[in-house]
Amino acid sequence: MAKQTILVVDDEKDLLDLIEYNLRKEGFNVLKAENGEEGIAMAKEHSPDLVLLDIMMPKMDGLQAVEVMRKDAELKRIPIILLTARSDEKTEVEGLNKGSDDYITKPISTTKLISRIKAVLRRFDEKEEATNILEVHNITIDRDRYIVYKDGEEFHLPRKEFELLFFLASRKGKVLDRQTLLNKVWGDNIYVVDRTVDVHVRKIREKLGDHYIETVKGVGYRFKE
Amino acid sequence: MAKQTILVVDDEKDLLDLIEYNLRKEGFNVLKAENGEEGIAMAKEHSPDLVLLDIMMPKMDGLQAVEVMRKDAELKRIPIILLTARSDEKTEVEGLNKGSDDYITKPISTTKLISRIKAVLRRFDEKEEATNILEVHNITIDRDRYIVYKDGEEFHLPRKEFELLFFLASRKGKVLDRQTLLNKVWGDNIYVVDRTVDVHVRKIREKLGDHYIETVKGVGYRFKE
DNA sequence: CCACTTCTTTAAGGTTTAGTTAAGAGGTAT
DNA sequence: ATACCTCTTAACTAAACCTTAAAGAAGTGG
Repeated sequence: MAKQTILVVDDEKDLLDLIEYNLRKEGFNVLKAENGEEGIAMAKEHSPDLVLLDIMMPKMDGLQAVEVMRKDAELKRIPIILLTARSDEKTEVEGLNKGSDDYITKPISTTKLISRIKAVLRRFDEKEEATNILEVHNITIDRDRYIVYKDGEEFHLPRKEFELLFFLASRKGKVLDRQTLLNKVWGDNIYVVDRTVDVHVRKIREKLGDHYIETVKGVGYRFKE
Repeated sequence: MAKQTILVVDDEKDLLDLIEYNLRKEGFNVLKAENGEEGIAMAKEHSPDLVLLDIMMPKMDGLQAVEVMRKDAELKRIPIILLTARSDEKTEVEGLNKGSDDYITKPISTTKLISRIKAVLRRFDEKEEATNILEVHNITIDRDRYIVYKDGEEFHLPRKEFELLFFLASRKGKVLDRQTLLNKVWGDNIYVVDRTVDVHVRKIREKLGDHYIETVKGVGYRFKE
């Protein structure tokens, strides 16, 4: 894996240097900023893999910065860890609510810092790579959630319908005969009458509308391109 | 990451040396002891990252050693893998009940040993490092204290229920099937019927209300987003 | 345009899956 | 030892889902 970049935002220069030193030793690239505004600007320019953000800073404090980042399309997916001097729960909770992914209380133990960073990155990676989402036409088929989104509305299809739709959509444009669909969606050695596919197609159409799955008479079905 | 230390406790010296050789080759530090008592003493002194413990030993056998370790404040967090000659289920189950994290049946395949060790360490690290407080909807799940807060009220869930809730909540939105839940919450090679998950879900719902965990029929469960 | 085939649609029955309750095995604390 | 907890399993109930059949609609080829 390529080196990951971490942006550290803190107004205490000594601490900044200390963190930088430790992160570099662990094989991260490090970017530094000394207040919220600068941090945001730098984040926009370099798209770091994670932002370490002090709460107490001049210009724009950490909590404000979190808010700004979470509302910015480019930045909202970047994980954030807050650094807080106060071990006061209210702040922590507020930070988590605003959208940070973790918080660490000062004074910072280096090992803890590193391990938290790695934990957040790992979790984030898992999320990214496991993602199983298909966007076609005006619908989104999310296989992690088993939900189909259309015009902001959620559709919860039963499993077979969902998987049939997902399979067709993942091969959009291609005509698939009933036997293939049965093998791929139902499983290889499962015996069901192929008319069953029709019924499921009907139910999908009933819920999402007729214009996604096309019938190719004598052959099978196709997800419209 | 710094080298991790593994304490191997077994009365067969040849096996001890063989395991030591293989673990060192994998980059672990290795400590050796030849019976339960010695093992405990050494664990106290060096705080290893994991203990590999033979069941059949003079002085103090493996199962007793597990018990002792699990009751000792310093030692109880250290993961344990049992080595057993008998492939007899009763012993395995007893070991897991007493608090070991995995067991391996002799004769030992080196690759298997290594991969089990790494699996246990990984699982353990994840637990240690991950964020311990989750804020979702109107509840706070605090894993440091094993308490769920809802509207200022405290709920003390039993361990499995808590871990299950925490795991689901930490991946909110994503549908997790029962097997995944069992692997992640119960452990990789612990065999319980998957209906057990349902009962735990029921208990969580009973305590916190129905609207956090959703059922996706035919697939699994999902923490509502 | 008729006959034939293939799809659509409905509804019913059967199957699968989850919910729920209860009970027993172990463990833990008093 | 007793009483309480927790976890797991089992068994029953309830509900959702899948499959089938069958009748009618829509295409297709002669």
